[in-house]
Amino acid sequence: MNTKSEEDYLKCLYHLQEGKSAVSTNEIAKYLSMKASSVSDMLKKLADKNLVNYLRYKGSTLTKKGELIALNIIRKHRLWETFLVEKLGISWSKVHFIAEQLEHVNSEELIEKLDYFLGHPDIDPHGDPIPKKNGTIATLNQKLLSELNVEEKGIITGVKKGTPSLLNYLDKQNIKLGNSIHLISKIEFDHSLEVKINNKKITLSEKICNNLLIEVSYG
Amino acid sequence: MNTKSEEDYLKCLYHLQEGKSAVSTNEIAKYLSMKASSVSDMLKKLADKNLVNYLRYKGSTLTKKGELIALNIIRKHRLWETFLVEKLGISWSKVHFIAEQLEHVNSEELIEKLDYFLGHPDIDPHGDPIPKKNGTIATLNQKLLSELNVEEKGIITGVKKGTPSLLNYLDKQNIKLGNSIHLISKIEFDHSLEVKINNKKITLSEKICNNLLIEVSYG
DNA sequence: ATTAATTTTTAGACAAGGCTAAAAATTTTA
DNA sequence: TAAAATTTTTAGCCTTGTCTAAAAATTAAT
Repeated sequence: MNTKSEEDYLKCLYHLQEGKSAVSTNEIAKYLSMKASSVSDMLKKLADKNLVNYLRYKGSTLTKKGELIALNIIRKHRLWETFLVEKLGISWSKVHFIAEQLEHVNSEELIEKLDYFLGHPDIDPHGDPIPKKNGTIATLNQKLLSELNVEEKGIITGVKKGTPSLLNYLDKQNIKLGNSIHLISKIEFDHSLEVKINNKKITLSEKICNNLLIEVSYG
Repeated sequence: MNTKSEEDYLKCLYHLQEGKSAVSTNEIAKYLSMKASSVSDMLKKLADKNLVNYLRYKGSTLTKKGELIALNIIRKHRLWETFLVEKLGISWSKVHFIAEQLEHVNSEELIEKLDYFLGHPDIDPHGDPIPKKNGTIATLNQKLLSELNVEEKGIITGVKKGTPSLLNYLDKQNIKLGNSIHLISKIEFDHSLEVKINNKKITLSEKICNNLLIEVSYG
């Protein structure tokens, strides 16, 4: 088994390496709120364990083995978030912090039974796909709201980052995943957007639009 | 907040101090599979935090503050065990190990919502009372089966220690908490007991009888 | 293409929480 | 009640995972 700390690094690497060919030590340090020197040490350790490809001064990536572990932690995190929202009724703005702790609990039976109890969910409360036991993970077809063209329509299917203040704002506006959205016009001055959500007109700031993920409806 | 390690000591002290006026360093060491020297160190630390009354060479007890923390951890442990058995269908012989991890997850809202979700249970799957949020805990009126007199009747309400092999044996014999029991006779030679459980006759070894808790039916 | 700035690594320190070995206190035994 | 045995504590060491400061490598700028 790996320590909580090692698991945090692997998960971090998974999130940061998406798209990129390598992740810099500094990026990891920033993401985990640690010093680059600490990160450097840990990367060496993870490389020794064959979980990370680490080239001095050149950045790191997960090995296949490391990626599978990372995906398993993400699976646990997202299943727990689903449980906390769906079964316990905890706000989607608060579950991340709790799931950060629960994801390190080590019991395969627990996770498989939890998955069954939840009905094998594909998507967590923030719209992120839940990796399967074997490490496969769905890729969703979604765009940032800010990248939509005027008159395009779609469904709100996720948030880019589940910052509590964003989620609380969406709650207050009664905006939920699954709601339909229709881009009416772009305001040039401040890059805010006029949209219709569930047929109700509303203006969303640039920052909001940069964090809402939309599945565009074609045809 | 306290560390996982500190929490383990407090919980251990709670379990060991029952009845006694003080708990020796060695007892704690044995219970936690550690060396007495390590325990000595930690007791000093917990005494500094005002969680433990510690007198050099004279043993330790929990302070009121320490006891409340211990009870809270036990509350979490037993609520989680209830969840694992009742909702996820995990065997009562396996939940202790998992709950040992879950009990250290820190979120008051999580525990209160879990308690609500479970219907505010009073008793965990092994028959132990679940402390309330304020630290109160029920005292149950139960005796060891081995202490019953011939012809006494009652209900099986708990196990003294949830050792997996005991629990698996009970499963195999289809003996469950809540079953009625009637002591038919005592076998002098090996101290085993002939009993009727749910009106079916069965012989239970001395060791089993020393671990089954019975609520005796009077009148 | 050097120099300057930045990033990364190395070296050494520290706290937590274990351990072993030795010293001190207590308890048991004769 | 004095010696022996046991328990407990102290002292010092180790590992994990963090940090700071300094050195080394890379990248950017003039």
